[in-house]
Amino acid sequence: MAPATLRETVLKAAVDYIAEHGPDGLSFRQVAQAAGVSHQAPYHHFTDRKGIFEAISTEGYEMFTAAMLDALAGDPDDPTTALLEAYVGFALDHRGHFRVMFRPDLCTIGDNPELQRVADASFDVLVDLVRDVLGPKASINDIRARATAMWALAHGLATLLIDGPLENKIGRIGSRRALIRAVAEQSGLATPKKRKR
Amino acid sequence: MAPATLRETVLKAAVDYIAEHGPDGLSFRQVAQAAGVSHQAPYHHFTDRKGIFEAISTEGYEMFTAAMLDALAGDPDDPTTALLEAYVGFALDHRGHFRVMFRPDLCTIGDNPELQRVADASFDVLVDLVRDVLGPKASINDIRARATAMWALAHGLATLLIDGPLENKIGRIGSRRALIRAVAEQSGLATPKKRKR
DNA sequence: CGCCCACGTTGACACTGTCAAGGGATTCTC
DNA sequence: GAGAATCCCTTGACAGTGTCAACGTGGGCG
Repeated sequence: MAPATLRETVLKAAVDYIAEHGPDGLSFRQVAQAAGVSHQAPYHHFTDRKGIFEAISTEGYEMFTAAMLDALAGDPDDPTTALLEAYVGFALDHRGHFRVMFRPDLCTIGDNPELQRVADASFDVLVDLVRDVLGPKASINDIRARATAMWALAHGLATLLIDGPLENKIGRIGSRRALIRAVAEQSGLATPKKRKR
Repeated sequence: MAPATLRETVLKAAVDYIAEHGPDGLSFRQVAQAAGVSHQAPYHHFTDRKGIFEAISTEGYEMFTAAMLDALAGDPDDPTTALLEAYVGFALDHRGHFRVMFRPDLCTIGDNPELQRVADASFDVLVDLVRDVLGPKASINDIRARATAMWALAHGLATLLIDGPLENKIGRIGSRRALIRAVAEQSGLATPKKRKR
């Protein structure tokens, strides 16, 4: 149950902290102390402060891709909405990871090939779905635009829910699923399977 | 041309820094030194490190509201797309402000009544437009859902363009306007005035 | 055995935000 | 006009931070 290695201990402690307080106040030394270890011990597992964030980010993208593929695997009625749900759901359930994944000041994706790879894999899930939904005769520009629209919608909803003042404005959110479905419908991006329009 | 008061000098230096490097590495002391002033001088104008961010955020929301109202003032063909453009355009043109405005770990909107007021004003522009577009007989839930969808789309696009890997994935973005228009069209949110469908 | 190496330690450095006290102008008050 | 108050800024100190460097220590391997 408890993480075995120091690396895992540190990683978990960092993710938990970030989920609660955000990534900025995260202190290398505090984490080390909490793990009952000297302030330099983590440096043997992460070259840098950045190194921790890169590790969190990599782990995050892997979980992220898995979550989206899972959502599509069940062959849902409306795969677009399902993906949206998975995207937002992941962000809410794994804030510690999600907050880091999209913060280039904390970890530059391009600097780490492994990280680049898993990040690309996440994005490919989205593009593949769009390609599938639009069909083989869709132009590359349409695919780009729609993928961007979907990504923006999902990402915006996720970040507004995590960090933003959405709840204060829209009112307490009863059901996450209901909100996402309503938004997907309003946005015109939903693609129900059953009734072919 | 150059800011007159120390307060303005510090504020501008901070915004410029944030636009380039993000808010986290921002150093109170460095800013003070750059302004040719002792490390404690800024404390007379901002109670805290947080105080700077609150000031930037307040200034940002004021400019933000003005930008969106400006975009709607010309009675554009498609007010929804115009607002989207204004939103994303503001984020890109004023990264220094935008980055701070949606980071509750840097400045908690609720803690500062003035900040709360200007932030609410920004959001009201959006809701008013949605109410206008949907007409008087729209249900409160539809208005909420559509406002959330628009906000999420705009916010997602903005943050992905600023911080995210969008350009790396979608390819170099030729025209901001073209991208936004294409995205607005792909989502069903565009509301052209002329041709009533 | 001798050696190396992964893992962890202590110590030091420059830098950060923040508290405390002081020092000149300018302005207000009597 | 003299004294006081106020504003704006300075210097000094403190704990806490990330990071460089050097120093154990124990186990696997030639």
